[in-house]
Amino acid sequence: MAVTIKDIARKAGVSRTTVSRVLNDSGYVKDETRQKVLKVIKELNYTPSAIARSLSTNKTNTIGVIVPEINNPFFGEIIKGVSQVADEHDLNIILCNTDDNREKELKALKLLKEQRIQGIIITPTYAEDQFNSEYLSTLENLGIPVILLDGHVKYTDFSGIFIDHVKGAYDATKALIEAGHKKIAIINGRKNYKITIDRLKGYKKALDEYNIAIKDKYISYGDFEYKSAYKATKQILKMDDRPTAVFVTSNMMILGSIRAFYEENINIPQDMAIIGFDKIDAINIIGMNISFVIGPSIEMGKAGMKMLIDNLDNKKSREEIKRITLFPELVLKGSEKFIGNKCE
Amino acid sequence: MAVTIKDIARKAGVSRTTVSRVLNDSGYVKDETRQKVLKVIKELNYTPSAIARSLSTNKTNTIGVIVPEINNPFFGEIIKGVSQVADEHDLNIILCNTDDNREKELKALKLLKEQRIQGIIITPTYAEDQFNSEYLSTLENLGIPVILLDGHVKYTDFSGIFIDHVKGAYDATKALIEAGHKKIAIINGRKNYKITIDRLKGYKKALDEYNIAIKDKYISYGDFEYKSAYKATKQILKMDDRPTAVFVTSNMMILGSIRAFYEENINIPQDMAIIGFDKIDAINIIGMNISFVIGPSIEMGKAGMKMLIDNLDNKKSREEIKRITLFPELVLKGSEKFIGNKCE
DNA sequence: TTGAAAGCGCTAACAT
DNA sequence: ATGTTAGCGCTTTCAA
Repeated sequence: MAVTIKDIARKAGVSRTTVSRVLNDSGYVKDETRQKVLKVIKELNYTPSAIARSLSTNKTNTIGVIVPEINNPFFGEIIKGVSQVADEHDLNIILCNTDDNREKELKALKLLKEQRIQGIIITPTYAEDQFNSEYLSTLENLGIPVILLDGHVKYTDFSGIFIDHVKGAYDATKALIEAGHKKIAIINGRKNYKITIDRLKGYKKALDEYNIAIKDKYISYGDFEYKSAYKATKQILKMDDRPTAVFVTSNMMILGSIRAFYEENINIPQDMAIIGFDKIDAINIIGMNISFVIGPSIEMGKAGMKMLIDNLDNKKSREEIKRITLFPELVLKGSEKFIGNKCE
Repeated sequence: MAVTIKDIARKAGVSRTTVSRVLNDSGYVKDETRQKVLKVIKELNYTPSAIARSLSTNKTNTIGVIVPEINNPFFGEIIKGVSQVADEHDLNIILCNTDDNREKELKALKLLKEQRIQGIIITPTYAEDQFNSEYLSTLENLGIPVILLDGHVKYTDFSGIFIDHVKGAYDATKALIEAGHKKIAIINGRKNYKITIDRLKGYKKALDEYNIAIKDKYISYGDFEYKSAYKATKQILKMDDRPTAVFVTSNMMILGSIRAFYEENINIPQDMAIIGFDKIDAINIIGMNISFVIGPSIEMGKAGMKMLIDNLDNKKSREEIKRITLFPELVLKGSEKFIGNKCE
């Protein structure tokens, strides 16, 4: 392949500098010359090399995006948001999927650094509840802006977009209470994760506000996968003092709960009310009308990319750490309702 | 930032060539020297510039991936497959999401070309049923291997991984017939798309084989979105000679059908059997037990990436067009069953 | 308004 | 086993 700026220059009878000028609309160049050059560019089907340009300008216009699970629509939507904003600014995205694996995350970081990306957006893996030190130092040594998306990282100081999980859980629990429930169970995520802790906090806060006693037996934990919630739900259904409502804190887990209900012929909300955290479109499309607290995934992607671009522009203020908190949206479809008089 | 090979060379008291040699494990270098160099690299936290290397070697080790809808898990899984194989070969992925928009696709192609990617994997947009000429020529002029994934492109000659939609539809229809159905409706995709035509072909083939008359009124079309299937399903339910089974040809559309059933209190499979094309995990997780013909998305991604790597390696045979056809898998869960004696 | 020349960070003959 | 040199394709002073 390889038609270069040199070929254009020769054929147009000008210098490489001039060609570069018309390419970048910089400096003066007679209109006549410009036309001549443009014509040759067309003829030779020339596309400038971003590689050479990057080397020369020390700018790649490329950012790295690291996600743990590209096939989960939640991350798909984050990327969608990121790429929308990136598009508007002609930024390239190098994507790394880590399968929730710390090794791969480290490797991705190394690859991205070699590529001299200008910034990085990362949704930290759920595999551990806090960054380990190697990972942390790698991230810091990158020497470029890092934006965390929904990172449950409390010990570090990166900029990022965060979701208020306390508020989300509070809203959900409150909705249940206001629908008339007093016996409300929560099926939460992995025990020592920040999001898990936050959500429990929100749950408790709502109960407290309404002077409803918090019962430990109504609090259970899963691992974000549907099977764990399935089991937890089965347990809940066996309880003597059975709850009338369940708050399930992840999109995969709510599927497990619904399955358990299904198997036990429990109707929603006639026999049991439910609210989930992070939606699953499919189940509402088929008409199940499940209520959700929805983490704003596309918005988070957009906001993250915008923040990164800001950081890129004002290099001086790079030390300054910015954090934006987004609030989940409560979407009530009816599954939260209290029908009353259930089980004893 | 910017610690370069020069800095390493100076500090280690060797030439840049030597540093380059230890970096790439090429040529001879005394172990003692190697250690010295490696030590300095560590000390200075040096990461080589892929940009400079690319310019020098004329190889970027980067490929482009273009998808129409990153937030659809089907494409998410394709990317997952692609990136697994890419990882193994230390290839970077520049991702472009086009929102099913031809303009964006063209722009993405331009950006990728500037980045001097070495190959491209593309799942052509569904927005039109065939490539337009500008797009086609852009693709051909890229001068690099292009791999089509599930492209319903009949007029062109790119390599690619294809799914046998005829076979998939045939299998689904046959399963319905063998379960005992004779009145089988199909809710198909957009009318003049290749996948739509292929799937209709498979549907008819199965009916023919079992000497079941093909009724036009049992054949309807949608637009791949759930609403269109919802409407089509409602129509079907109103028919005098109502079918006992429906084959719905896209993952979004089957959700619309299920909703329609739900609203009309139609139970699956007691009142109506159903098989879908391309799965939706969620609805089976909750326990609905819907049967699907599943397009192998992750596999397709892997196969596509492997094919691309092959093309990259044997440049000579680049003209040679390779096509691999993958077969959808029929997964029967019970929704295809014939319960008999339904409606008149 | 244009061009010459140096340089971005690396690799790859070719010498030694 | 190591170093010298040129060059990859572009931008960017500086001069003309």
